Amino acid sequence: MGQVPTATAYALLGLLTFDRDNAEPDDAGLTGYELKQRADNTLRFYWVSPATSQVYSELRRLETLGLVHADVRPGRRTTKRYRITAEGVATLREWLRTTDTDFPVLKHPVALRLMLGHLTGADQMRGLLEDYLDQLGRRRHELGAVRASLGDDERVRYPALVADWGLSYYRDEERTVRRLLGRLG
Amino acid sequence: MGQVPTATAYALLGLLTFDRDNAEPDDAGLTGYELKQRADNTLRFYWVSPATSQVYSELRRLETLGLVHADVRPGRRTTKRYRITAEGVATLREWLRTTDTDFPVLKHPVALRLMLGHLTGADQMRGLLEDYLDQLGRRRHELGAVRASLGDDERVRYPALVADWGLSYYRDEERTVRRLLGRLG
DNA sequence: TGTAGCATGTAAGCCGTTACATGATTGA
DNA sequence: TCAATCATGTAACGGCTTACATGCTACA
Repeated sequence: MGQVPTATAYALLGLLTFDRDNAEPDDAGLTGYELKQRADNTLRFYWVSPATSQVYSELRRLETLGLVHADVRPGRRTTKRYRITAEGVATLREWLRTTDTDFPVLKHPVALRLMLGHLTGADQMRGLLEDYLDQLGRRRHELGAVRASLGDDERVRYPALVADWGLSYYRDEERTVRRLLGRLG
Repeated sequence: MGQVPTATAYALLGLLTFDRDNAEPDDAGLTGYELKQRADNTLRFYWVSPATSQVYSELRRLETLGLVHADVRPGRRTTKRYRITAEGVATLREWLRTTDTDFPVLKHPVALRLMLGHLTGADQMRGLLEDYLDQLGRRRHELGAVRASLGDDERVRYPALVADWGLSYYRDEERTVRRLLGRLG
C-alpha cells in the first residue's frame, strides 16, 4: 500500500537537493510552504503542481522512510524545515539509475476540443486556438522569468536546461498553432 | 458525487460522434472493446488511454445520463453496441461552447530526470535523452500511420488536424532534444 | 486443438484534489 | 487595525489503475 515513493514524491525530494548550501545552518532546509512555492516555479511546467496538502503529506511520508529529516523549530509558531538525508540522496540516485522512464503524458484539452470541430464549426475552433495562443504567450513569459532567475549558475545548470527545453516547446507550439489557424482560415 | 461527466467521459462521447454512418443498421454503434481500441489509436496521443474497465463503466454512466444508447444483442455472447443520442450530441456541443478550456498538463518524466542531472552526471543524461529520441521516433511513426489512415476524408478533417499537430510536436521535440544533446557535450 | 483476439465486467486501492480549519507574522 | 502572507494540517472523495475473473469466436 504505497511504501514506495511515487514519481511526484521523487520530484519533491529532488527539489530538496537544490537546498542553497548556506553558511548559516539556521536557514538550512525548506518548509513545506517554501517547497510548494518552488514546485509552482519549476515543477509545474513539465510535471505537476501538487496541492499544498499533498506537499505536507508527502514530506511526512518521506520522513518516515528516512529520506528527509525534519528540523522542528518550536516557538510561537512551530515550523519544520526539511532537508534531504544521505539515504535520501542515495535512494534518489538509485531511482534515476534503475527505474525505467515512462513516455511523457500530455493532457491537451485544446487538442481534445479541436478533434470535435465538426460539432461546432471552424469559427469557434479559431476562437479556441486564439485564446490558447494568448495563454501560451503568458506561460512562456512566466517560464522566461524563471529561466532568467537561474542565470548561468553552474549549480542549476540542469534546471536551466529543462527551462530552455520548456521555452523551446512553447515557441514551437505557438508556431504550430498559428499554422493550424491558417489552415482553418 | 460525479453526476457531471468528466473530460475523459466527454472525450469518449466525442469518439462516438465519428460512428461511420453505415447503410446497415446492424453495425451501428461501437462496443466498449472497439471504443477502447479507438481511444488507443487517437486519444492517447494528446489525452489519455483510459483503462478498459473505465471505458465500460463510463459507458454505463453515460447511458444512465441518457447521453448514449445501448443496443443489446443477445445470443451466445451478449454484446452491447453504443451510439450517441441526440441529447448526447446537444450536451457535448454545450460542453464545447461553455466550459472553459484548461491549459494542457504535461507529465514529462524525461525532463523531470534531466532536472536532477547534477546527481548522475552528463553521461547518464545523454543516455536518457538518446533513449527518449528512440521512443519519440517510434511514437511518431505510430501517429503517422494513424494520420495516413485518415487521408483527406472531409468527415475526419478535424481529427486529421489534431494528428498533424501531434506530428509537428514530435518533430519539434526531436529537434529540441538533439540540441540539448549537443549542449551536454 | 489450442491460442490469440473479442467482449464484458468486479473489487480494491492509491494518487491527488477540493474544501475546510487554524493561527502567527508582517507591513500598509 | 486590518489584510495579505506565512505555515500546517484534516477530512472526504473522485478518477483512474491494477488485478482478477469469465467465457466466446476465429483461425492456424
